[in-house]
Amino acid sequence: MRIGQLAQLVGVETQTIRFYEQQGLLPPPDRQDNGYRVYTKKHGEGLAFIRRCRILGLSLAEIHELQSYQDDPHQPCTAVNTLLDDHISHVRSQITALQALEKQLVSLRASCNDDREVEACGVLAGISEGNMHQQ
Amino acid sequence: MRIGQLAQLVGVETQTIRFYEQQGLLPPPDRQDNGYRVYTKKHGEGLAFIRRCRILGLSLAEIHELQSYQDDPHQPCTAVNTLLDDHISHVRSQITALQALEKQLVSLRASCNDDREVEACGVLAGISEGNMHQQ
DNA sequence: TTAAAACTATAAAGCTACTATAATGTCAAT
DNA sequence: ATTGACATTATAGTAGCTTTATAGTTTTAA
Ligand SMILES: [Zn+2]
Ligand SMILES: [Zn+2]
Ligand SMILES: [Zn+2]
Ligand SMILES: [Zn+2]
Repeated sequence: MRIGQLAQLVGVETQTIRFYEQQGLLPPPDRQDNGYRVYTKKHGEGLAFIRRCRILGLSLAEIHELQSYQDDPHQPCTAVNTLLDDHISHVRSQITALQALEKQLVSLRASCNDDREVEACGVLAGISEGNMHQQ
Repeated sequence: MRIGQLAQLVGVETQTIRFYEQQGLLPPPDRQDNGYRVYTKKHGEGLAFIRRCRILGLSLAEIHELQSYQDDPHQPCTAVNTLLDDHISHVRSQITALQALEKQLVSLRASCNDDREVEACGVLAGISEGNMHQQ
């Protein structure tokens, strides 16, 4: 199959496929005489794997790491599990940070009602005065 | 004061200050004969304002917008409050998305105990099989 | 006095994960 | 013969800086 078909199959843009190839996440496919890329079912599976990893928020580097484990299937899977654990704790700390941020923003917002002049805006004053908690 | 002192005062790198100037967030300061930038207290306040906005997660574009409001202090502050409301809802949807992601990752992680071979890793299998919920 | 250390300047590239654009080439159908 | 859909490469743009390179200036110490 050609690049357009693969793209449609997996739900990606063709440029994204070339990008993954360039980044070393997808093996370079064979080429037709005219230079067109020819993909196999394997490529489809590899691409789908990448996409599902991306949906899970894994970085391309992490995906690359996972692929290296897949290439060596008789090692213990500890590293895989650890990678996921690390990623989970990363996501959790993001959540925590965002929740703290939300709290700060909400209290800032509460310091102003509408129908003031910018000069007297509680929000702008709150930012300018800088009585913000660190982190 | 020169750029290094300002940087230390606010807790930023000098390059960041030049970057903000280039982006139009800090007014270009006067220069000494040797070309060195000379900053005033006003610049310090402006820079501190930018930094506090950044800590609140506001984008440079949003900061630019806030600055434009500050330059016109007798308008109603509705736009400021609305900007913050939008930002809060943006943060909230990020939190929601990350929480859903965390759930997915945790259940994926639960599908593997340690001490398996990569071949039999529940995590890799879970990603490959692709029984993932959309979004 | 002079040499090194510290500071400043500009310009350009790197980071992430694509997305978009441009200029060109190939192929099937009208 | 020409349109249209598809392919190719190369390059630039996105956000918010950080890093690097190269060069000039000021301060400090020997
Ligand atoms: Zn991660
Ligand atoms: Zn207000
Ligand atoms: Zn925002
Ligand atoms: Zn496992």
